[in-house]
Amino acid sequence: MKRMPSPTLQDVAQHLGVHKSTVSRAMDPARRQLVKADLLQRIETAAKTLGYRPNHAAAALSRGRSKTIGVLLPDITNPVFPPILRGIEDALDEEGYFALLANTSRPESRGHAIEQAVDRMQAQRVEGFLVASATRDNQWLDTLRQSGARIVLINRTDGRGHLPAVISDDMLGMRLAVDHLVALGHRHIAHLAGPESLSTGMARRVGFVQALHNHGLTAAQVVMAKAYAIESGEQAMQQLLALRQSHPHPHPFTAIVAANDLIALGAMQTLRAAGLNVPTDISIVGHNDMPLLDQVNPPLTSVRIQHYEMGFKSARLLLDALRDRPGSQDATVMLPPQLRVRGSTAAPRGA
Amino acid sequence: MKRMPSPTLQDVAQHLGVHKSTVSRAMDPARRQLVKADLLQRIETAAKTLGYRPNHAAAALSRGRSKTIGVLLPDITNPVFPPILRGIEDALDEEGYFALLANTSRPESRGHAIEQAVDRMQAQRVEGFLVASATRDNQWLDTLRQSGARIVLINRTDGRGHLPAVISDDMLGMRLAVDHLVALGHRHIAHLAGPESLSTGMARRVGFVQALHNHGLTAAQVVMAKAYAIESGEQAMQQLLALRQSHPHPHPFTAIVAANDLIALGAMQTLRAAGLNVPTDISIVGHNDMPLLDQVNPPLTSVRIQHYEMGFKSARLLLDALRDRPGSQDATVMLPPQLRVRGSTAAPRGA
DNA sequence: TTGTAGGCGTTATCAA
DNA sequence: TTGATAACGCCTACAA
Repeated sequence: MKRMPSPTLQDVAQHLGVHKSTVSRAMDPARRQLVKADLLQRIETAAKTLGYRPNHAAAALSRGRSKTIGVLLPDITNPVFPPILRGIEDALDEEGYFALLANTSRPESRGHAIEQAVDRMQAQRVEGFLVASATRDNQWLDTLRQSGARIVLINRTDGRGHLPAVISDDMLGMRLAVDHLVALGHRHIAHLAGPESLSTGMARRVGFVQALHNHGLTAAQVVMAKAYAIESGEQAMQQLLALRQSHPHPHPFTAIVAANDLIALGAMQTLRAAGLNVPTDISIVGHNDMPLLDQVNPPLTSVRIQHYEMGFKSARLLLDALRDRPGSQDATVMLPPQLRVRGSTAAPRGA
Repeated sequence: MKRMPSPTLQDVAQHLGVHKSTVSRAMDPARRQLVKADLLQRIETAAKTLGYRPNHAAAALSRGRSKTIGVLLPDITNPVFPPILRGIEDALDEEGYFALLANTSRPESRGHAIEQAVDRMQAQRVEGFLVASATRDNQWLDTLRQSGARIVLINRTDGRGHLPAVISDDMLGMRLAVDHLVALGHRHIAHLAGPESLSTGMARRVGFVQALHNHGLTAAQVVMAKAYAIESGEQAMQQLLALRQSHPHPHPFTAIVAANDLIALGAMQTLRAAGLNVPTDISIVGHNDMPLLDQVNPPLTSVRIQHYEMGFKSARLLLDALRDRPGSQDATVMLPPQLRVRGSTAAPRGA
C-alpha cells in the first residue's frame, strides 16, 4: 500500500509538478490569496487525495510558536478546577491552541513536582503559562517570571510582583454572604477560614471582617481550618464549639460563613453530631458552589464563583498578551460572584 | 543583556569549542556514556550557566516522536472524567509525555467537534489517542483507526472492530448491586437504565437482567432515562411510578437500580415528592460513586468504578503499544467495581 | 504568481 | 571518543 509516513508538502508539490513553497502558501489561509485560483483548486484536491496532514511540529520549529500553553493546577480532581480547565480550553480552541496540563500536587516526591512540570513545558516551548496553583510560596514563580515567560494567574494573586491575574472578587463574595445573613437578622456571625497560606484563605477572611464592619459589626469568632476539606471543617467546627463553651458569651453566634463548601459540609456534620440543627439553630454559608450542593441536607447556601469564566478570561488574556495587544498588560480582572441561597440559611431563633 | 531566544546545542558547543553533536550526546541519558567523563562535566556546567533548555519541538521533528497523546472526552466538567484524566496524566508523566485534551461535546456547532479536534491533534503529531467519548456512532473512530492511529478506548467498547479498551466490569457492577438488594430481602427490583446509545447504558441494562436471572428473578420494570442527568432521572422515575399505577401488580417493586448516580438522585427527588421514603419504602442503588454522594440525604449506595485506575491503565496500555511491546495488542482490560453501601438501601417493608 | 535558498534545533549516520 | 553532514517538514525572505 502507501508508505507509512504521512505525506509532506514536498510530496504534494511534486505530485503536481509545482514547488513546495507554492503548496505551503496554498495551505495557509492568510496567504492563500497569493495563489492563482485554479492552481489552488488542484493543490487542494491533490492534498486531499494524498491524505496530506500539516505537520504542526515542523511549523512550530520554523516559526517559533508551538501553539501550546502550559496550565499548572494542583489537582484536576478538585471540583473547582474542571470548569476552569473547560473555560481555558474553550478559549484556546478558538485560536487553535492546546493546553499542556500538569497536576502539581503529587503525594509522592512532592516538592519538585512543579519545577519538573515547568521544565518539561519549557522544553515543549509553550508560549505561556496559566497558573492556578495557589501556594503563596513562590520561588519557582519568580524564577519563571524572570526567565521572561508570559504568565497569567488564575484565582490567586502574586505577592510581590504584579502579574496579570483573573480572580473572583472575594471581598464582594463575603459581602454577599454577610449581607444575606444580616438581612435575615443575624448579628453574631463566625467565620471558618481557609488556610492562611492560600491567597483565597486570606482574602476571604479579610473580606469577611470588612463586610461585617460595613454593618458596624465585628466577627463573633474566627477559626482557621487546616485545609479545604470536609475533615478540616469538622475539626475547625469542633474548635469553634469548644470556644463557645469555654468563653460563654451573652450573644453566641447564630451563623457561620465558611471559606469553602467542603469546610461548610464538615461543619454541618459536626453541628449535627452536637445536636444542633441547620438552619434553625445555626445558619451556614459555603463558598464555591460546587456540584451537588443542592442535593445535600439541608441544601447549602453558597457563594457561586464564575469558574468557567475565570478560565476562559485568563486564557484570552494570555493569548492577547502573546500578540502584544496592549490593555492586557498587568491587568487584574475581577469577576463578581453571586450568592446562591438555599436551605442552610434562615432567620435566627426569635428574630 | 543576553539575547532573547533561548540558547541551543550549538551555543553550548561553541562556548566550549566542541561540536554540537557531542553536546547532543551529553544531553541524552541513553548516550551520555559515550562522552568522556570530564568533558561531560564541562558540558553540563556550561549548559547550566548558559541556561540551556532542550527544544522538544526540534527533537520531535527530528525523531518523529512528539511525546504527546490525544485525549478525547465529552466534557471534563462531568465528574467521572477528572479522575480518569488524572490517572492518564500520572501515567504519561512517568514517560515524559503530555496529553492534549479535547472536550468533544460542545453546545454550539456540534457535529464536527470531534473531527476537528482529531485533525488538530494529528497536526500536532500525537503518537496515539485515548478515547473516552462514548457515543456509539463511530464514523470518525473508524476513519481514525484506518489511518493507522494507535487507539485505546476508555470506559467503552468498540462495536465492530476490536480496539484495545479499558472498561469497568459492568456485569459485575450490576451483580454487586443486585446481590446486595437480594441479600436484603428484595425480590422485585426495577431498573432506571441509561441511554441505549451509550455503551454503558446498554451494558448495565444487560448486566442488571443477567444478575437478576442468576437469582431466578426477572426485572420488575425497566425504564430508560434520556440522559445521565438528574432531570432525566426525575422523569424516568415518574414514568416508573405511572407504570406502577396503571399496571397494578401483586408485588410492586421495592428497590431500584439506577444506571448512574445522577439518575438515582433524580429518582430520589421524585420519590420524595410522591411521599415515598428512601430507603424504608424503596431502596435505591446508584452507579459511579461520584463525589459528595455520602453527603446527600439519604447517603446513596453506589457502585464505585475505578476511574483513576482506568485512566492510568489505558495510558500505560497505549504507551506499551507505542513501543510495540506485545501482550498489549487488542487487550481489553476489565476493572472490577466495588459496592459502596450507604443509607439509601435497606430491607424491604416486612422482611 | 511561482521558484529558490536557507534556516529553525535536533538526531542519525558515517567518518575520523 | 568526537566531528562532519544530512535529514526532519515547514516558513520566510528574496529572486525570477
